[in-house]
Amino acid sequence: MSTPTPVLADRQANISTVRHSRMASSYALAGALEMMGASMSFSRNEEIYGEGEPADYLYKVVRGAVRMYKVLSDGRRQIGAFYLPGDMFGLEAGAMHASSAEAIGDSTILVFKRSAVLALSARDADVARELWETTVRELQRAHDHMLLLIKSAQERVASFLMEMAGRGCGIDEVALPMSRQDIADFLGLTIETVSRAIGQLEDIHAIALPSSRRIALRNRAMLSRLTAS
Amino acid sequence: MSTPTPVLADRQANISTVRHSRMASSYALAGALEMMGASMSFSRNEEIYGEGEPADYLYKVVRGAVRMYKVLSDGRRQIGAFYLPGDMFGLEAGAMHASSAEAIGDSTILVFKRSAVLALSARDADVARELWETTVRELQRAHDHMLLLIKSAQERVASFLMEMAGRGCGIDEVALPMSRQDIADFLGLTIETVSRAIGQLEDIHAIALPSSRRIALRNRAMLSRLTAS
DNA sequence: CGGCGGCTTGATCGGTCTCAAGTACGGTGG
DNA sequence: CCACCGTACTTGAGACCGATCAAGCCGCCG
Repeated sequence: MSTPTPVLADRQANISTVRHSRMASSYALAGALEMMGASMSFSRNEEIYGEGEPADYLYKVVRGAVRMYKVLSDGRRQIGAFYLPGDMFGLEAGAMHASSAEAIGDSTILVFKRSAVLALSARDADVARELWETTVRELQRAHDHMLLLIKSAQERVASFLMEMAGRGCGIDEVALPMSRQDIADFLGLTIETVSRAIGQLEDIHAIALPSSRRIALRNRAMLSRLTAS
Repeated sequence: MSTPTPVLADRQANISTVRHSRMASSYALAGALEMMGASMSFSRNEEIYGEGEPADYLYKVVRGAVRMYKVLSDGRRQIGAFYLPGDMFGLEAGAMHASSAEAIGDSTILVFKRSAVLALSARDADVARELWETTVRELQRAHDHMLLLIKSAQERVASFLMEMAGRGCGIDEVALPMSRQDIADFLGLTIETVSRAIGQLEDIHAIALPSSRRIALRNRAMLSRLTAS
């Protein structure tokens, strides 16, 4: 980070620590790479990168959550993915970002110089392999997401809840970090339709809502049937 | 291909030639890899691989066209991508294919053993880099496709035509290898809606239809405006 | 010429969006 | 601790777009 780019220059103050974690890890990226990462803080709704900006960095969520999205000229927004702690993001084909990313709530993000990661992966085949596998998994998720977008509203919401439940630990209550609007833009629906679908799932006792951001899975089998996967 | 797997065993007869192309190429994959590829023929609608089968091979289209798709339990089909000559496909995260691929028309496909490609990319950083870049480009396309799926019917069809036009050479007439049903499943619409949208584009003289599979772009600016990108 | 598959066109239905109020919640200041 | 406010979420009524169901048309090949 010797010559900060405009992207990061005004955020240098955010950098709190440079990690030198030495924990034994089976992952080359987690081991060799995390030492190179600068830990940065982003507050709620703060932009991490924007469409058209140079894609000079890769990112990894430590704490919080991130939405990656694209917008149409008239403002319609499609959230392509949510990233939770442990997820990497910012992988782009060209020199420029084709999408934008924002912190959903206050978040801590590890930031890696793209050139450094690529240089490392040119030397270390294990790193290269892991970078590729991360990318392929991301591709898989994108294809799954496409399949979601042809489902009915209820099926989309049920699928979303099952996915979020799967990403959390094994317990039956999901804490959603994102708003209904984020969920709607992720699922290709309106906020009202999402709200109604959640209400219907509550009516049939597939889920319960201790609060609007916390969802208890009451009947996973029923929910799973509704995903139509 | 010394110990053919079930996947390929019944298709050995398809293998016509093993390529030893020595053309100078700036691409490591195209150079070092194509020598390892077996050229196979697939006829119209023939399955190349199916969901759940072992993902032991990578593929590259030489001639023809391929559809990659996933199906829901009730039969709804989402085509995730069309692959044209020059495109690689079959990249998967796990050991199994999470999607299926079929030849749209009679096609010639180069087939590479996945283990061989990975072994090569572990030794050759250029190959590894190109494999990664191919994957990232594919990811980009998947994200673009998601954005398409939130558009209106006309916008989707216009976008599709512009994309197909961009992939062909620079001329103004697109030859579609795929059926209306394939287009519909790619765009998340019904065949009737696709047909009507094409009809409307014809009505406003944005395109012309010399035949149902050939589409002449009459007014690219108008078409481009309708994509809402 | 007949038949079949792929495509188009028409009429109606239904799910989701839109517009418009309500309601619950979290935070802030008194 | 409570009153207030703003934001996020829910709920309702009606419009609209695309799906569905059903014919008809076209081109191709036997």
